[in-house]
Amino acid sequence: MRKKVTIKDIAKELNTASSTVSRALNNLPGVGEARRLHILNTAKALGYEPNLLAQQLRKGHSNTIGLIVPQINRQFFANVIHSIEMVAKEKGFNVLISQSNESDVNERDSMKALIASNVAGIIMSVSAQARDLGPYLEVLEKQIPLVMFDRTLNNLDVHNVINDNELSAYNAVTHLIEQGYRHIVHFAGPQHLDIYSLRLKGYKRALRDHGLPFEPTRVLTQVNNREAGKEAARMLLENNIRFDAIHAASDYSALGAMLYLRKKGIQVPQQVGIVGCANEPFTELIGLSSIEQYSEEVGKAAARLLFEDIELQAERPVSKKISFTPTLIIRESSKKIN
Amino acid sequence: MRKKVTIKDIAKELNTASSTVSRALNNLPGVGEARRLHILNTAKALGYEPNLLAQQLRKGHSNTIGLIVPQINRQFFANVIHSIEMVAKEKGFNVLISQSNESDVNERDSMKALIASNVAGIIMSVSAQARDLGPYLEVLEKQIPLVMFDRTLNNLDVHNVINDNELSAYNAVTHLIEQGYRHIVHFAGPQHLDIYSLRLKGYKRALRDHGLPFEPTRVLTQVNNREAGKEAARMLLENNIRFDAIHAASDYSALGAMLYLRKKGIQVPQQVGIVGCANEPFTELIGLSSIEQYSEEVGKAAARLLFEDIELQAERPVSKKISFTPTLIIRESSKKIN
DNA sequence: CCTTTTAACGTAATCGTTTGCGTTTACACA
DNA sequence: TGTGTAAACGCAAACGATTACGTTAAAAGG
Repeated sequence: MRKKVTIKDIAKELNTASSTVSRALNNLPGVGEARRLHILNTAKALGYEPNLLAQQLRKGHSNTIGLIVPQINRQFFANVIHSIEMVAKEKGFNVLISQSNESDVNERDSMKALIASNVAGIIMSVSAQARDLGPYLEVLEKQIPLVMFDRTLNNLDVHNVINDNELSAYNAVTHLIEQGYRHIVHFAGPQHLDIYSLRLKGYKRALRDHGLPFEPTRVLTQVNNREAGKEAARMLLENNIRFDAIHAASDYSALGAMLYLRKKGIQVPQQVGIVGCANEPFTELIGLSSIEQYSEEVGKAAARLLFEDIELQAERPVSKKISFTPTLIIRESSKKIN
Repeated sequence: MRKKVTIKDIAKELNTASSTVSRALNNLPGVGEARRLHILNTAKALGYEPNLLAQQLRKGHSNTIGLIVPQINRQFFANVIHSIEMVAKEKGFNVLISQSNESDVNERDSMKALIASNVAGIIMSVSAQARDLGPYLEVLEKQIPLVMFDRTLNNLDVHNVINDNELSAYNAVTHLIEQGYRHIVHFAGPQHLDIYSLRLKGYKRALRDHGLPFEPTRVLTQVNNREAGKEAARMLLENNIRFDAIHAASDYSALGAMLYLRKKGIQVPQQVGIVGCANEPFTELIGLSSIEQYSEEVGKAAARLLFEDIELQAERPVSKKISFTPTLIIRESSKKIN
């Protein structure tokens, strides 16, 4: 390792003190203009680059923010990551990304690792398995700014940036009803996550508002991936449960069901209409109606909230909730009429 | 910020020196067994957690490795990221992920940021725009371990972990020929990237080995995304270039072409056979033949190479090349026979 | 010309660890 | 009892930067 140029090397070179060099480099008062220029020049000449670790040790935290998402390969998260990176870059911060893979253990490990790396703050979307509030409270206790987006916890008081899932579900189900579907099944996700409980709520409200009965047997829980969607569809058929539409809380479960139904010779959308959620890229390819969430805006908003807290570094302010309204994307899978 | 417990606090608590505490915590000799247990206990009792920044300042580098990929939302990269994370976790390292978004400027910035964060090493897959070797050489000069995977540079001497793109292209084209296609177009990517130049090479070799002529007009360059694939297909049709198959260096360009051809009423695979590359999840949904690359193995191998170098920290050893053989996944888009 | 102010600098402490080196202690052996 | 040796420990200097504080010298004011 070729020895790195330090502030002292510059000082020695110019027969001055390292404190003066530091002041010159940081544009702080207390250095003559002539000398400042001299220092800046030799710093450049020697190829000086500040040692961030040392700076951060002094400052008490790093120029890094942590980001934990359930899965990196979901389009929504990929977009959010990108927009958070943009904001962070503007602020001169790095982003440390971790995937929890929906496991609370992984999530906890990631949080520990981030804290240990002295991140300035954490943005996260909690894993499906998350139950114990302990780890999150720990972060708050350490006064580390924390922002949650999309997957938030309904009993934790932190900044939240979400999509209006109740409304988007309401709109999706209303759309199905308007298309003439009457027996609508809901594929739900883990109910302790706002994201899923609100979708169920929106589903119920839409039924009620349109004078349709709510049948508990039509709500299938823990159906939020492709395999589960397929299984759910199989179960519906085998048990002869009457249904003519599926409102899925996930594009993947919608996909699983759609392929299974088609394989069984059931026509989509003529016999069964389907709407998913998240507008994953593949939905366009297979004509699956879905819900576009404003990933870029969510990411930006989350990052801005975090940096507000980081820059404020006061006592934890009152938690803000920011909500975006998603739009329904109607494709063939739910077009019975026309 | 509630004051963090430091090694000194523990020392004060037990009326000992911080050096002793350090040795106890690190299981170094020079501490009596009784005292060691005592120290460990009070450390736990006080809730001590080491300040990584301080440790890293001392050690000269961090417990973080940098990872730069063109795009995070490609399945192949997502998988590689995951497997690298696994290996890193085992070693007690964090992974700092950046996306270059195919821009050499972004890539350069990311590398600078990683270096400034004192990462222990960098694993990367270079951006499509990459041309200037400067930034990479800089990393090598600073003696920072560097490993490239998948997208490698053909004139840079570093560790490489790749898929055998020449062979996979050869197999894909051979498959098309065996299916009876005779006028095969190749959608190529930027030729300064091994990954693409080798695919072209494999394409040529397959043609030659099967006695088919190589027509330069059948090679379209810079066709490695959906839009370009669509444009390329349009161009082929509008210029009446004779072709009955497409060997695309990217699933996305294959997708663009496939959808465009179908829209124009051309039947796939009856009139035109198509094979893509990378086996993105969507290929299964639309029946696109593709090439499965061993992402998990690539990631693991890259990470292992990097850690070898990090742990060795000797002079840069001779560069290793590790190559995996991808498998062809045959789907409807290329099945003319049977 | 002397006093006061202010800018320009240097000294040294600090952040939390690790580690070389010197000192103490305990214990074995003669 | 005296000597030797090794283990156990403390002191203090690092790592590279920031910063409170003290010093000096020049400029300003009378």
